[in-house]
Amino acid sequence: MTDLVLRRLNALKPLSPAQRQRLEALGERTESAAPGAMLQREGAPIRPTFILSGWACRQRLLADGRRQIFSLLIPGDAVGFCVEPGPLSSASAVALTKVVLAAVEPLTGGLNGSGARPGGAQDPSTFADHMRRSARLEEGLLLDHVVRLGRQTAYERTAHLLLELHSRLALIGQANDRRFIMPLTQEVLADFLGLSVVHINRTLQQLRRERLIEMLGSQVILIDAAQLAVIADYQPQVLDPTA
Amino acid sequence: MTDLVLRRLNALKPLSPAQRQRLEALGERTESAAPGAMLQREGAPIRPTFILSGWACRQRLLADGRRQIFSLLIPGDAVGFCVEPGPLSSASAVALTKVVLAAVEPLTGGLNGSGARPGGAQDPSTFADHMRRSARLEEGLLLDHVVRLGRQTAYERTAHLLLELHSRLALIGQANDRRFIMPLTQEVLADFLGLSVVHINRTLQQLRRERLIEMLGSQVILIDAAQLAVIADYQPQVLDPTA
DNA sequence: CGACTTCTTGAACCGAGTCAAGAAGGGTGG
DNA sequence: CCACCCTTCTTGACTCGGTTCAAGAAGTCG
Repeated sequence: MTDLVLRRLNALKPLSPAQRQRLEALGERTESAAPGAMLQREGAPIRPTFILSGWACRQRLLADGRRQIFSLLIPGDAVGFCVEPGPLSSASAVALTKVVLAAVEPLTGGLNGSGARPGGAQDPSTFADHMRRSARLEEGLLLDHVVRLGRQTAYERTAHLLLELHSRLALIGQANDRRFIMPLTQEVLADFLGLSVVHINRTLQQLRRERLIEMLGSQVILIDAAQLAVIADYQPQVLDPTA
Repeated sequence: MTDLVLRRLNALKPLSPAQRQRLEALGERTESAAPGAMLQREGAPIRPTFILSGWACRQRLLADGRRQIFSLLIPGDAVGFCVEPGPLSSASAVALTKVVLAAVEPLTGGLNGSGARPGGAQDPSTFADHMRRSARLEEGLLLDHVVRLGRQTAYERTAHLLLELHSRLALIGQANDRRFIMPLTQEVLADFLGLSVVHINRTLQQLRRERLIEMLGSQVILIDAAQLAVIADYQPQVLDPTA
């Protein structure tokens, strides 16, 4: 059950065997949440957890009920866990499917969860370093999101999102070459992409009609990823800019 | 010339007299940039600087030339300077007016610019701590921006931005009760708010027509800030959530 | 006084939202 | 296993917020 977290962290930066072994401790304290459950409330103190399975999101509601989703969270992603707690990591988080979470406390001792920074001349091979990379990745995704929302059309946004999800799922071994499972309703996609449900529906249809994607239930197949990347002006996140 | 930086940092967290004195060193190495000059290129190594005067922005361009601005930077803001370098702090930055920058190197020694973190039981009263607060503030503004772009109308977005700028400028003593200077063209506003220039123009007119704001040249007067806050669902950034 | 940038205005167009209703899924309990 | 209910998806018709195109007015600067 902890594989996905391992894969995710390992992809950001190789884990030492000792670290791998310690991460097994994540299996020790899990809890699950039903779809719609609030995993974290904005403003409340954060509780370090990883998603072992299921999808969630970070979001904010406007006074009149409009919702904007900031990030989609998939297995291996951290909720409310970060080296530098900030507004993003402490935004409201909600389960989108059934979610299984692992509490991180069992780790923070041995793995140096909130340990010292590599500012001076320390060994950067700590768990904290992995979490920093993870936070950087999420910040990069947030910038992409701003561009999508501000300057791309519905068609471009949707293509961009599908490519992003594909590459993130590939990182945790949950995407085959062209195929992946996206357990999201069109309402969630709408609230993420800043569109109406009806329009998301029509946009997905257009992508299907043009044989760029195929959808069977919650399975998505990217038929022509290269063309989608052109449409969306998609630049995969550069992992490890600082190596 | 360094007052604004002092005010800014002090607003986030009171500075000790020793820190204040050291910050005077910022005046030692300044440089200026003309409007349109690139202060930082995405991907290039970052150079720690503060804005002493003038406005700038962080932005990204799409392949076809569309531009999305992530953040507007005002005096006292850091460019390419952060405790945790991340995608935002290393995005492209461009001067919007004539800008005077202060290089930060003269400080980093004494003020502990890249110093240790308060993970353990260290004294958090370092310069690095101020920079962390600054980064948190900017991250919060970025989340507000996502909501604006994703779920608010042009009218709401514009009202929201004006309130945000007013409160940020107030922090550095550059806004009187209702008045402030906004040296931005409508094109910049458009690229920030994800709208066309023509529509920004009409939206500002509407706000003026409804006597919510007044504009004389680059001076903005918020006639009815309370009403603007209702329209924009504006929640001022909470400074120091962690105290 | 030009020459350029920025602002303003009108008219036509179109991407996306809204409203409404029906079809298709997906669980649940009898 | 089927009947039912509720959520999700789909479709059509209409509306509207926002864009585009184009041209003129107002600033701004050398």
